[in-house]
Amino acid sequence: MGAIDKQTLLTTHYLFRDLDPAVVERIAALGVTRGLDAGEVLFQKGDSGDALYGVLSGRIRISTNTPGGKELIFAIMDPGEVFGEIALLDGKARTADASAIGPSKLFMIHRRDFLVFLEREPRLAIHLLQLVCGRLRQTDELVEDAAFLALPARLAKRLLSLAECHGEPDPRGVRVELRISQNELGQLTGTSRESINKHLRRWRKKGWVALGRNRVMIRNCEALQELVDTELEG
Amino acid sequence: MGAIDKQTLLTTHYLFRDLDPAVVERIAALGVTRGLDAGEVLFQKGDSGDALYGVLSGRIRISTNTPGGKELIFAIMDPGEVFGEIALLDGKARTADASAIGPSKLFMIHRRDFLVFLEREPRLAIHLLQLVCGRLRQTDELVEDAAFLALPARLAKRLLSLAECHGEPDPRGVRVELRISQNELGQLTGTSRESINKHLRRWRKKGWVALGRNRVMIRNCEALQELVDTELEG
DNA sequence: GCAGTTCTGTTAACCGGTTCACACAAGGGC
DNA sequence: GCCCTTGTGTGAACCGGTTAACAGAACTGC
Repeated sequence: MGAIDKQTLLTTHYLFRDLDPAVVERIAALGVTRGLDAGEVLFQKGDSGDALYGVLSGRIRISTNTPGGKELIFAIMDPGEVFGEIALLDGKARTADASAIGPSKLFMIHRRDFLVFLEREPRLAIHLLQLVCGRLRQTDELVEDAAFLALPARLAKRLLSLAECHGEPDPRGVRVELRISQNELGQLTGTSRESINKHLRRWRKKGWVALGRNRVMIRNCEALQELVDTELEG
Repeated sequence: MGAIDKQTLLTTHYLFRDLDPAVVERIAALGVTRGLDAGEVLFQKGDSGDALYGVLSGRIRISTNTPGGKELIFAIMDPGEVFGEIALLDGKARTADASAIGPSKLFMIHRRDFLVFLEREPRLAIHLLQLVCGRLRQTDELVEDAAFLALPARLAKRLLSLAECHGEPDPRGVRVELRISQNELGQLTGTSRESINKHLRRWRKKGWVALGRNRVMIRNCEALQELVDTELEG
């Protein structure tokens, strides 16, 4: 679902699309395609960041975990998205783990190659700045949500944002089907699977969602959105 | 305490210090000094970001609040620190409020002036990238902490990091005195003042801290650090 | 110095999430 | 098809933070 090729990534993604075609061609030449099996680990927190990645197909989970066994999912990267820029840029350790959710293909460009372009292409630096700023905005919002929103609103918000990025619109129309387990939803919202289950069941009773194994079908986006909005005001 | 001047900021801060002296001089000429009274609001979440700021004296609180009246403090900026870069760079709305904690003086450079340098000084862009990456690392850590650490560990961690930045070493040596209210500690950790008070009292009983009005004296950094470490493992 | 405000200290009731413990359903591999 | 793994459904006990409600201390303004 949604697989793209190297050319599409380089001409579509914000980071590259305004660059001189000759430069894009050189980047395409330097970049390597890499395949990952389901569950395969791309890098781990603490590794030195020596490459930038773009997702061509599959899905990559960006996460961390405690020695105690808890896991937190920061983001799920879909085809067309670029990640790994922080450690690449400052040369320090990776801030999270990256692993393939299913079999995946990545476009990969090494640090030393990338930095050459960065020095010569002011536009690339500016775009990269915007990319990182966007990330920072997202992350700031996560911090806010964790502090201001109770679990139901946090979960509703997450479901809605997942629906935007990863949702497959139901053939019949308005509904959106998410392929995600309740356990993963717990890791995305920082709570236990049981709590997620409790709220989803409650919402199922109201007809807002339908549930299946590794499936959440959203049947009433407005209700979920309203839940988020009212919580922000109260 | 700790006030600096324009020249010191421009020659000391990572963002500017490697630039051509002639460029630094031009930036110094374009930059304006602005004073703020205690409590005065510099900008609010949603404002368009038209300037970059550096703290010359005083302290600036970066925060957000809900319509419901809760407030979350993202950071407290001390003399020598630069802030306001996100909205400046992407031209979108400010992500948080900024207000002076006490009477403060800022160095301020307008967006249009700054962007001129940004286009012509690749090194400035690279430095700015590193600055934003550093912010992103900090914020990622905040998200992790919120998900993995219970209140005691979160509070201990915050106290220790405040001690590094804002602490005034006690004349007698090892101890560090923080000028902060328990209410603000609550806003920094995303919890209520009462909970903060409960844990601080507990720690006072153990001799790890001493308390006063708008004061927390840390008397045993190691104990607090160990509390953080053991919680990460458990 | 007096009044008002801002902090800290402290308690009890409540609520929501966690943990632990299962039963059961649905795929996957062979 | 059958076993094994993985995921959902569900309840009870527990625990920690919140809310609400005060008392008193410490500063601020005038």
